[in-house]
Amino acid sequence: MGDKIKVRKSKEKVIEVATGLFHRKGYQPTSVDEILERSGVKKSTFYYHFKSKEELALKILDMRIEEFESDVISKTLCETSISPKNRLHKFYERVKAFHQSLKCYEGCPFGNLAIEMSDINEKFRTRLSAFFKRWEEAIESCIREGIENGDFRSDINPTLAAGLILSQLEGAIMMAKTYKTLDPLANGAQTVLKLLQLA
Amino acid sequence: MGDKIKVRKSKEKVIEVATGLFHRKGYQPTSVDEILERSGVKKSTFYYHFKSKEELALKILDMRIEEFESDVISKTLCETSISPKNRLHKFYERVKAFHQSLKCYEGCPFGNLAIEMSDINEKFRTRLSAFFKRWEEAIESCIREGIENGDFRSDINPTLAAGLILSQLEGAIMMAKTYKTLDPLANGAQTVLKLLQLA
DNA sequence: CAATTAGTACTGACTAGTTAGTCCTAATTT
DNA sequence: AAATTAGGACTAACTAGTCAGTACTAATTG
Repeated sequence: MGDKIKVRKSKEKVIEVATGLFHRKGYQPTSVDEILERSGVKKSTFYYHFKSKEELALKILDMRIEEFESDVISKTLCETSISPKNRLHKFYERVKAFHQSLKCYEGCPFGNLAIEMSDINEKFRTRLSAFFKRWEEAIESCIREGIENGDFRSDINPTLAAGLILSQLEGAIMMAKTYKTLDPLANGAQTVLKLLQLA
Repeated sequence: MGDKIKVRKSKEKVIEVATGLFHRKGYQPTSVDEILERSGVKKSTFYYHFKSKEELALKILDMRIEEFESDVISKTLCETSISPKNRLHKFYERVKAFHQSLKCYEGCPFGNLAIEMSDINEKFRTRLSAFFKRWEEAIESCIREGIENGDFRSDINPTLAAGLILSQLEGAIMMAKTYKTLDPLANGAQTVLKLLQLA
């Protein structure tokens, strides 16, 4: 007795396991069979909960986006109780800590998916595109406020700078994954922060 | 008659077709069968020339790296007959033209592969890592020279700036592919060029 | 109160197609 | 003679997805 306690836990277990696999291996190279094997869930149960592998991945993407926006963006870039400069700094620290905990493996779950899926699946692309846009806007607001309160140079364009910062961050995560060192991320954060401020 | 002119062309044809497919779909999602079908080459002929799909992909990667270094990096960033500032400008123009011709599809063949393969295949990772390093060094030399001749601000660190520029470029290509617009690339180039120069 | 129905969660067996790669012989080209 | 290509049969593992049916619980009905 005791080995039938998996009642009403299959769906959560599948989501948990698939979240890790999609991040590690990507969407396409992750097979439903591997998700099933690692989660101990039967195929028939999987297809009872999800109508397809795509539906599962889109649900997981939505969950990760929501989590990132409420746990990271809201608590750093949008945390108006601290100064814009410190908000941006805190944001970089959070991202660095995340990739340090991953030992520079896996990379950005959103960037990975954007590269893998943007050309071949419009559902993934529109979600990622809208999310990146909101992310840029959060950075932009932070910069705009930092210019107003004197944290940042007044001769920079907040919109352009925000776009540059997000691009640079995603590229740095890509480089960190390739070089297997956090340096691109740390150096990028340092350089961006310096460039935003007065000489 | 006339449709048997594929003599001694199988290898080149496979490389040509696979180069496109690996760029468009990635390494793993591209099947040997699809390469064969599109190139009109038989499986036995394929395995006569290449011992595996991996060997083919590594060969193609080496070719693309060599081509990029001699056709793009050498002729822009390292073209010492023009000024550092104009070299960097020309480099950005080449990259923008490339992705414009692709209508913001496909992305960077190197960045795509770096994200897909760095964690799972050390042969791909070491090649990409060494290539990115050389690319950064080319940018760094260009900046260093630009500081010396007065093109760029003297208070920037060429090493850090080069790392930032490559990261930003790769991230901007990712964003361009996701948003399906060249703006991230164009804005990034403009902003970087401005930041490098005196106010 | 007993019988029925409906909804949720789950199972095992199955399909039809794809995957990379092998093996062999015969023909053709250089 | 050596290199290259054609043609095809084949393997073993893997791919996403289907299907009929079981077990249990809660609400509904006669």
